[in-house]
Amino acid sequence: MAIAEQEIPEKTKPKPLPRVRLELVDIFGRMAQSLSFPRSVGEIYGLLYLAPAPMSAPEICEALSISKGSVSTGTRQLLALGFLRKVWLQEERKDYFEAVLELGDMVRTAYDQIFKMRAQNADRRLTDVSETLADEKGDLSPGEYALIKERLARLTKLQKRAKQFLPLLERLIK
Amino acid sequence: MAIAEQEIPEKTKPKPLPRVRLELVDIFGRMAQSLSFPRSVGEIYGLLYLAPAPMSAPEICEALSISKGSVSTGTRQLLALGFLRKVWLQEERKDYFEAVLELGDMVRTAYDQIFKMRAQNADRRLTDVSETLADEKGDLSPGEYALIKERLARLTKLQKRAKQFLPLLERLIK
DNA sequence: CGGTTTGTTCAATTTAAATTGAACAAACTT
DNA sequence: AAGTTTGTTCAATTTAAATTGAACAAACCG
Repeated sequence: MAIAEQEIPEKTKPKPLPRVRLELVDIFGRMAQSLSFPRSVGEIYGLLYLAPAPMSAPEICEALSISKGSVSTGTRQLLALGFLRKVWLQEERKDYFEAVLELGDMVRTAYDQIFKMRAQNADRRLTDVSETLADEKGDLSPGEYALIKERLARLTKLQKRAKQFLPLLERLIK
Repeated sequence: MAIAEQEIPEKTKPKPLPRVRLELVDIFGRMAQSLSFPRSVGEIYGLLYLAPAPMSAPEICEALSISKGSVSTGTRQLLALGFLRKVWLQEERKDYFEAVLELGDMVRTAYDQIFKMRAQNADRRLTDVSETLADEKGDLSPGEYALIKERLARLTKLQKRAKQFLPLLERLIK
């Protein structure tokens, strides 16, 4: 039986990606995972990194076969980290995205957002513990108290060293 | 109704941990998670960091209320990373563990094990992609080929910079 | 206006990882 | 030898996170 020719609507253009691009998508996907980001986030960046032109959300959706939702949240994260730029193309209504290629800058951004916050947190938590120790002084044997005090002091010292170290690292990165 | 006094076997000694120690367990647990290690691994280290004496696996089990299995695999990982030491206590049959307090050294170890391996992998993968590009040269428009080539070159350059940077970082840490 | 496209949000689902607990082996005790 | 205790391994379960897809809002079009 003969099958009627489907009439193909104009938008059936999405040509498949070249292998190079697929490979880079995969690489960035894995890299993202190993840095504990969602794989999809890495894939989006990998896709855009080798894109000849900015891409719209629906195009990204299609190219990576992931859902609208994932593209929406993924691009939001990447924008926040400075890995992507929004581009308004001609009179189009859609948002277009392009990769920020200056990875050095991005590392710095990520550094600011992640490490500094962590350092702060660690700071706060450590002083909390020291307070708890003070509260409990009465309940502990003198020996145990001394031991714990010494070890917490060690941690505090280490943390201070780390703090001094961070700006240095920062300068190196820039 | 009167309840018969349970006769308590001799081993009912496990006194509860002081709050300080519980807090540090929690802190290290969270820290481990944020570095994408299992929380239990961090908890074990946190427990031992403030322990007045080396602890056996069953004691760790009990103190953290986690399973034998988790303790076994957790201590294995920590030993491998150099965060714990095994201690043979007197004539005891059990293994005892104590925390390695020199965190600086451990950072170095972790650095060696994790970052260097990653650098290598990234290296290999990137050259693979470049090969793919060479294979595909014929299938791509000259414009797209040039664009992709340029961007891959960028990545390679970045990677080289990162590589030069690592030994420097290493020296700083030591 | 009703219809289409784009993009966000969130509850439901899927997927991946950690944790448990049971089965086992090894080292000792009585 | 039979019975404990310790520690490992691995299949089953639990838990946490990512992903989907459906419901919705906003911007445009005829």
